[in-house]
Amino acid sequence: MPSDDRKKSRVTLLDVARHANVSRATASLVIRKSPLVGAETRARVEAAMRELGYVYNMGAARLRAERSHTVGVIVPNLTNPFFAELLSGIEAVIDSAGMVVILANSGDLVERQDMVMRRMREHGVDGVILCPAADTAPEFVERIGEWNLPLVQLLRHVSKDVDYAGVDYAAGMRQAVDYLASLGHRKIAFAVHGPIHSAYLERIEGFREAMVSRGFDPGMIIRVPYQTARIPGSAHLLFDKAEKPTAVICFNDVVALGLSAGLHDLGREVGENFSLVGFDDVAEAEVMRPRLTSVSTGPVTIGENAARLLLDRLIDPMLPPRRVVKETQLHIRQSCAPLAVTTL
Amino acid sequence: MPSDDRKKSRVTLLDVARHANVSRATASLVIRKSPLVGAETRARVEAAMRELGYVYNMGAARLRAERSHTVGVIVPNLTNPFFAELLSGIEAVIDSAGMVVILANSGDLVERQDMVMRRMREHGVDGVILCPAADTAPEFVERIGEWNLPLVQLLRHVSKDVDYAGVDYAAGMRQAVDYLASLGHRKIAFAVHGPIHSAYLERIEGFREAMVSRGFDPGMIIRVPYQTARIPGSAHLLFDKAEKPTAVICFNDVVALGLSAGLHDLGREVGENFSLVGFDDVAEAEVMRPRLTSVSTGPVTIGENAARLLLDRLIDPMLPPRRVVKETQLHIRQSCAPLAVTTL
DNA sequence: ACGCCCATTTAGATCGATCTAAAATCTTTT
DNA sequence: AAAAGATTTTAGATCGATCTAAATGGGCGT
Repeated sequence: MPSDDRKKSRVTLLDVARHANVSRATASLVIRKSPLVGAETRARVEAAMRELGYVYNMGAARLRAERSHTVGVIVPNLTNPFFAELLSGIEAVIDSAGMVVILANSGDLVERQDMVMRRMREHGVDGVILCPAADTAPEFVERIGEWNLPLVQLLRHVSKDVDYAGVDYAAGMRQAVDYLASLGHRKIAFAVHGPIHSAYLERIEGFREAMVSRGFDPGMIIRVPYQTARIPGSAHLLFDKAEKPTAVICFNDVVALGLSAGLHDLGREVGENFSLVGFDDVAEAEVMRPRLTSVSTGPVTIGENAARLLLDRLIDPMLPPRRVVKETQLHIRQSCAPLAVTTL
Repeated sequence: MPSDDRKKSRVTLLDVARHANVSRATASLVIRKSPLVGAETRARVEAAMRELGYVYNMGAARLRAERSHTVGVIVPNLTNPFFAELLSGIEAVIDSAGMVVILANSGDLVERQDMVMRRMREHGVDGVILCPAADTAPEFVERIGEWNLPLVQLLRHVSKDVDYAGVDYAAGMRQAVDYLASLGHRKIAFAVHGPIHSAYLERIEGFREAMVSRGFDPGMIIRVPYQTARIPGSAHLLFDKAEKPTAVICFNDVVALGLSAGLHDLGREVGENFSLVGFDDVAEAEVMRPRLTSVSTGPVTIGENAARLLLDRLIDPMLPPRRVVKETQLHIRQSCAPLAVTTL
């Protein structure tokens, strides 16, 4: 009984059809839930499929029908929990549309992104959700459109003419600045890191605008290391210049966690004599001490938005380009204090 | 110029062949890098492919060749950073073998797992890497083998007869207990959470064994909530019983972060008058204060192991079942203190 | 009984690659 | 120069579905 029917190839639609005394074409109609087949016939075919243990061969279907029920998702970094949540949202929506996601990691490198993109085409994905690697040329994204391959840009955009799902970073920065200003802070630093892309620039620009619109100095921007473990050790950068900040806004929560630890090491009491606000509002924000005040971006929702954008475009490829940018929300916890207390 | 050649279908191998003045068969051989074709011919065909912008149609190839260059990866939870890292390792190895990963989320639900598994079969994956949902029956996993679908179990195992890539959880628990014992602790609690599966049981069993082998009471096991945000509030559970622990080992770092915060809230000084060791050694361990002492499991490596196991089996399906369990390593930082100090 | 219309069902071509087995070409040997 | 052998190339069948266009069968009006 071990390798009994090892030779016998898989059950095909033709087998099902024969077993149910119908033609291949009718069996095909049953699978696709066509209203054309009679109720009795349908039942017979369905029974046959069950009895024979038939498994639909998507590959064969795709060849003829030009739909693979597959979408490609390309992210620059799987390790970052933020992308994991994003992916979770994408997967959920794609899955509920009866499709599957093919995952790839560009490592934020344009050459790898080229490779990966080609691979996706070879696999005949119906569409792609792409978080473009830093330094991606607009032509790259536009060329994909010329291939008639539906695409949505995720989090970062390089072309105005292609769908985009992201976050209103500028507004998020404004919320952070406004909040700190309401606590009396005027000397606010911005701690950034990582590769430079649209989301990076939007945040910087949002910070600048919010600061100058209040007459604050927007020049206190420091760059911390990309490697998580080295962030705490770079907290001193905040105080290296002549002008010392009383608060810092962080590029994301990874930076926030790191600086929070680093400030602690420098003897600063975050939430008492120094204020810190994060960005992304990851789950850890709630379990650190002091609890992290953070601008929430909601990665799962963003992923869902992106997936829905793509699904819509699959239905109607002629839709004009759309952008859905999610509003951020400031989640106030305990990492900020009024300036009065600070100077006390 | 917009919808100019919209009708014209994709460039096919036949087009390439014609353009290079060879037959379809020869062109096919060139693609597959067969040594049969002459150098001059090969160059001509390759030039033709480049000129026409040919894209390989994996779907068509698969239909004939019974290989999809695709592997399915099913995880119970994408949101958990641990799985994200795991996935990163898998993706890297699979990608470098020229294959792609199809991703799915079972939500730790066996019914969804059934669905997802069927979907994978329909898409004709060459093999599957599965982290079985809690309560998965051994038959489920064994049936997959009967379908001649190569499978490797990830992190959790439900059948001895199927490849497995995971971690030596029991040894990890021993390392944690040994370390705490060396600091003089005898009353050690174990804080667990989440669904129950082999990895869960192995950890519990490892803890028990390590404790009884030293003559310590292995009964101080507490269950904290699964939801991250509610873990800090459950720290009091550690002290609800008559016997109070002086140290706690955590099921994973999510629990560790949460309890660390909760203990702080209760006025305990972790790393001074209470000791805590985590499990997994995630990146955050380095940026929390006190720095978290944690048993490192190395998710990226585990993912790589799993992928390699699958790749090997793809080459030789008749290989006997193998298990590669990674050794853990205790990463000592600052969250534990000698008992002497505690009682001082 | 006949033609007509509706609802079902079907044969056969098709998608774009791979595979087999044989043919064509080029070398070498005798 | 022919035979044998090695190297390249190729025609045509094939994988398992979908699609088109046509066939089948029943019910109904006249």
